[in-house]
Amino acid sequence: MDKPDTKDKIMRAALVLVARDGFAGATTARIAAEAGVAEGSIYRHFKNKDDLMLALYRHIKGEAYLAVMQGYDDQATPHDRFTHIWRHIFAAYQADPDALLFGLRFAETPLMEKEGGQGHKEMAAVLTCLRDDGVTTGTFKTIAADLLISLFYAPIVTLLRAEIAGRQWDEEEISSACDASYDSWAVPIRPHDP
Amino acid sequence: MDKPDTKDKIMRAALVLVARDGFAGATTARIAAEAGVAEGSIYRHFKNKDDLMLALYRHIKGEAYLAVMQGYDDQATPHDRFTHIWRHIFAAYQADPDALLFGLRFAETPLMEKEGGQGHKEMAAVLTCLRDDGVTTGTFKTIAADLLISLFYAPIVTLLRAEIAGRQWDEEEISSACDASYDSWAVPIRPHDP
DNA sequence: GTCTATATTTGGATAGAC
DNA sequence: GTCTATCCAAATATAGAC
Repeated sequence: MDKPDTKDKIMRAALVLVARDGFAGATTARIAAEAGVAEGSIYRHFKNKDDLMLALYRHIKGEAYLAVMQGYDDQATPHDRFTHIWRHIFAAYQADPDALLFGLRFAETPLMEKEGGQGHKEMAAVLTCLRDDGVTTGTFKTIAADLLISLFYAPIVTLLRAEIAGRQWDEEEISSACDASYDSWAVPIRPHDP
Repeated sequence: MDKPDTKDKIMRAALVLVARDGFAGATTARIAAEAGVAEGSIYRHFKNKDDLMLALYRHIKGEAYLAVMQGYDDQATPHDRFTHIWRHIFAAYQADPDALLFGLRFAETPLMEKEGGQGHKEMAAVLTCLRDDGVTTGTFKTIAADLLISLFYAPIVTLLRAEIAGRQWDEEEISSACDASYDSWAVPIRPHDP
């Protein structure tokens, strides 16, 4: 990342423009201008525009996955694993909000179907494994994994979108959001001896 | 809706195309073809394409709000109110999945900022009011309303997206999803007398 | 109000010099 | 590998007849 080559510059430019102005705003002309390269150069590194966007999406998902796996202990308790992943995803996208916005916008594009869920797979596998372990130990509800995953991401996306819009969150609010997400997964604790 | 006039036909065509192929796929030419009218007719009813999309978004949000308020009792318990709204939103978008997809895609568009949150306001107000009441009675956690709202919508969107993709949900799964969402709002019940 | 035809602009992509 | 120049297709929007 110290010496971004042309390919890196093009990808970052596309990322920034999509995050700022949506897919409609990310024309090849503007991408080239933002990257400081010629429009034709895009096609030396990518087959076409779709290819660029697809590569970018997969790159982002790969980066997020790496960030999340930093120091992850798959032998820890479900609660600790949940918190670890939640916090690390939050931190990763907080450090690069444009990547979050790109991912959200990309997902509403026809390209998403073409993508086939490749980028999503690694992260989904980790979360699904966590869910399964938690279900086995009676910690988590027996609910479809994709449903729980959406309850996992929802507050992360909302917190960071608000932050992008200028709002500030203190540590306690972030912690509460993580807990609320956890509570949606956890088997409710009921008074067992009335 | 029995005799859809040209304006209705144009709006429905735009809705269907955006839901099917995203915003990039909804060109004025294709909208006109889908609606069975001439391209020029679009501009007799809308100032321009953005105006059409904006009107469509607000229309959809208004319809959803009306559907949700059917039989809503704002004196019921927080739990019952929560369930009522959740079920009604779910049913409304289940009956018109294209409207759901349109809304999600529109939200990732620069038009969303231009919209100013007008369409969202009514529904957000109802949910925020519910949250506030629940906080007062000690039923709900003291967490920012927008965060809870995202935990509210997350499973609805995920369930229906999967359904659009061909998956079937039985009543118990839907009920569990609603409960999981509720648990993310509710103050956890702890054994108070060990 | 609706159509047909068209003006105008812009987008994605390529050719070929350096 | 990068740039300049350019082609072609498609998209928004308008003009004007009916």
